[in-house]
Amino acid sequence: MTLTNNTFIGEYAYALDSKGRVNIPAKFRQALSKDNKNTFVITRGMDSCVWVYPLTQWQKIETDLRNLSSLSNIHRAFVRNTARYASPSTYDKQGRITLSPSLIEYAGLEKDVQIIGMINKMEIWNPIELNRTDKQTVKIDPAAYDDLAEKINI
Amino acid sequence: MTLTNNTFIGEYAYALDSKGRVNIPAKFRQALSKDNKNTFVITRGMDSCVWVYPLTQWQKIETDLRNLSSLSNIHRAFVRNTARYASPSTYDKQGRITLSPSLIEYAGLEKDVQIIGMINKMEIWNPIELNRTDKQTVKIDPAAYDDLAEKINI
DNA sequence: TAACATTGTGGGTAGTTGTGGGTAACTTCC
DNA sequence: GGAAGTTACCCACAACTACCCACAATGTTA
Repeated sequence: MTLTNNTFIGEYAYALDSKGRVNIPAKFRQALSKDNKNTFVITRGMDSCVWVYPLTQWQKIETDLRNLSSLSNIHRAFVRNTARYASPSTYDKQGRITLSPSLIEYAGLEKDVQIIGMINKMEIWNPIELNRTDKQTVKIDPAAYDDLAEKINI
Repeated sequence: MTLTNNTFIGEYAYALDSKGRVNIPAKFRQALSKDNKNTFVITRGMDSCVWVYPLTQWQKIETDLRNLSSLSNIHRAFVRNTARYASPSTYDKQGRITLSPSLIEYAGLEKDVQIIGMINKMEIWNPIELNRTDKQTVKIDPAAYDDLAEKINI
């Protein structure tokens, strides 16, 4: 069963093997449109996790970045930080991508990892770290959170 | 007799089998429009129950989520919490969907389950839990009911 | 009331999916 | 130019899932 193109939902538990490979959930691979050429762009997430974009989605981001002027300090820093850690990765015949040691270290990944569908991308987490972030996040601003839920009419 | 498209009312008692499958009431299936492709998206409810959306209904939510930027802490958390527990499920030839062990645990489902039409989605409950929630809710705030009365001309 | 159709429940099986490891090609460094 | 290390591709297996068939219970029609 195929859902909306290039849209990812759900949560999956996988293992990082000794070569730094993780499986991309079969449902996510099926959701990919052809023009992604079995390729993702992986980079540092804003929380301590890895972000995995389908190629075409990443290209949209590149377009947006292109439009930011380097005259602005903030823009310059943002473009730099976004671009520098990103790298493309094509999945193998078994549906796995390889994560660089530097990314694995950044996200604090160990053997067990949790993969989360984030609509236009996916996140790879160390389950322990995810749990910790969860608890903190809820506290941040419950009112703003409820506000969102109401707007989106879940 | 066909009801309004994609609208669910009524209450049904079913059994969860050993493989985690539940029947979707025949009337609910008949109410589904074709573009749902016999597929639902199931996720955690706000009470301890499972929410079941018709595919097209869920896609509206996806569109809203897609417009939230991951640069905002709150938005990111909201997308994550909404998307991560959701998963698509196409019903089989007998009209059943499969619930994941994690969802079954979340809603505390056992053998007997209660399925309730909630207009734009349905809820799956453990009857005992449903009963308990019922009793608590009524007590909460009679004034809130008066408030609603103005919005809805029942 | 009998025959039939529909609906809900149970279980078997073939195909898919996740994981581990092997080998060949390529890169890098001496 | 050769050796060591790294990367990418391939094969194999075990676990799981989705699909299929069968049957019982209920409802419907003649």
